[in-house]
Amino acid sequence: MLRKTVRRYTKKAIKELQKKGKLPGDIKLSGIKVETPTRAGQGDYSVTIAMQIASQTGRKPKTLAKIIRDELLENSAATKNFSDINVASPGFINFFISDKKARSLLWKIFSDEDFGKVNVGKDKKLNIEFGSINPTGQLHVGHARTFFYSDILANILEFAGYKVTREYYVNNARQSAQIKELGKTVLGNGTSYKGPYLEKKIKKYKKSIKRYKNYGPAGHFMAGKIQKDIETFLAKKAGVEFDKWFEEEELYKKGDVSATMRELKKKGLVYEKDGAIWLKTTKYGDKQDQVLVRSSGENTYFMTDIAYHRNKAKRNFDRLIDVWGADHHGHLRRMQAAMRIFNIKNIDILIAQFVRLKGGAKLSKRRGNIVTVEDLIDEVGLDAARYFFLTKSLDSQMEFDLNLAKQQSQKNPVYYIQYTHARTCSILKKATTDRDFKKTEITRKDLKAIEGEGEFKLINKLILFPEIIEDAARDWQAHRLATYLHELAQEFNQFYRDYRVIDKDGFVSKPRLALTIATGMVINKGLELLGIKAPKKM
RNA sequence: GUCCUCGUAGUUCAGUGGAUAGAACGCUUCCUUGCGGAGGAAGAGGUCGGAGGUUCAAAUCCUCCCGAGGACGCCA
Repeated sequence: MLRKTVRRYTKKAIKELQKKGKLPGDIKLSGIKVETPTRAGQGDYSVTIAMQIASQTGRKPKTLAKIIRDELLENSAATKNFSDINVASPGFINFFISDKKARSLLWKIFSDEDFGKVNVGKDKKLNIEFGSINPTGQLHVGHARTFFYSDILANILEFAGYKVTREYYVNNARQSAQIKELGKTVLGNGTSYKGPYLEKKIKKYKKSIKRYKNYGPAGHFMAGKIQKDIETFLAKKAGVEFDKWFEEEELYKKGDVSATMRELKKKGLVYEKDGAIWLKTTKYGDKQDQVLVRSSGENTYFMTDIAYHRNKAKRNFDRLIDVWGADHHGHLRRMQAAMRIFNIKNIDILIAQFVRLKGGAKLSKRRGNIVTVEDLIDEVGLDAARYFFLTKSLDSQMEFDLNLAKQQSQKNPVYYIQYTHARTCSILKKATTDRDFKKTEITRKDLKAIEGEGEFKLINKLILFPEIIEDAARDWQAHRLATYLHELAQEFNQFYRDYRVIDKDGFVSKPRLALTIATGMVINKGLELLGIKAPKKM
């Protein structure tokens, strides 16, 4: 909660020193970095600026740190909030939050239902498109990663002040290759996407299928049924909801595809070769030019995807995020080229790296015996499944071991966090029912009784929550929240061991109950963002 | 071959250029006349793939090498 404050104080101190001539006026401050040390004795916040500017001034970092520290001590607001401002080798300036300030921060947390909410998004409109799986079969475990991670990232971005639209691009155009391929199988002339699931579907819609003669319409029909299954599954079982389902078909119906082609031609970036129509993506950083229209007359996926992204860009979002599966990796460069052509700059494409089964076999949707997301949820439960994917960074390949996941579901860290939440609730319940205590009886003054080291340690952990949200939202690293919640739970359990909230005689310690409630609130909010239940009883 | 991503404890993974590299699981001990023991304490376990370089400071940035996976199609 005080990171910005520390930055402000430091900046002010440096400016003062420059005014006084104690520091040269022309030093370059490339942002004052404020860190949160992990080790005891290194303070609650730490500033490294002295080491960064040392070479510019020709003085020792430690000497500079001392000069800055002395100036900081001149600031009465700083000395009020921080009981100590230290210099440590080789030039760290460490800030220690005063007990008084810590108590008042706890009061803020305790009385703020929305604690943790920040505004890095500044109400900007953000579109995050993810999933967008071809409606040709069930979702497999690899997809789960994209869905869960993106969904949670979207939650965090929303909490961090963005106006978020979650969008799903439905690849259902009749003229697209995969839909025709699906149609071929549906009409009994192919084997693509075939497996127990599709076979069952074909059986179920036997009568309707008879109406179709061509692959396109037949595929489109089946894709619609499969898409329905996907949507139902996501909403009902996976806890993933979208604000907008954007259909590829629309791009044709509304003329986006033809308009895009016209624009590209106007720019002189289109040419014909071997009967196909090509786009000069090499002029915009691609390794080779790409086909827009095949010699057969069919549009490529790339063609419609450009039209789709132009459509998104025109819908007045300040920021676009795409989350793609690793199988679309090769598509990245050409897409970036296309975005450059249309001067679309506010887009970022995240790639969710492959999920591999233990033993090395890649999960394949072309095979019948896939491990579906549904299998996973049935096996380990939704909470553990979501958490499983959230503890890993998106851009590192991960190994998926169903047996391990199953075995660990009973000792998964997610239960530890939930257990801790339940524990806070149980303590509160005991105080309110057995002792007839009311939460509203706790006043700001009561917090003065907080004295213990372990109590302050817990407060220090709690106050990091908004900063975690801020960092996760800024870098699109949702998994940091999972790590934080686990640490917070650990801190609380240590506090719980050392300090009694309700003592043997039934006396309720108001400040400790406030700490307990505040912890429960933060964990509850954190789990809500992760889309994981925060049970009061387990 | 070219281009991406990755290489951290036995295993699965964290680690915004900062201080003595962390967690979970597994392993070895220990703690309960306790507000939830689904807990807590202690310990073993690391040349952060290797070699150079940049920097006051490198697991983190750059180059090369080794290794793993992926993408390089008029598939998506």
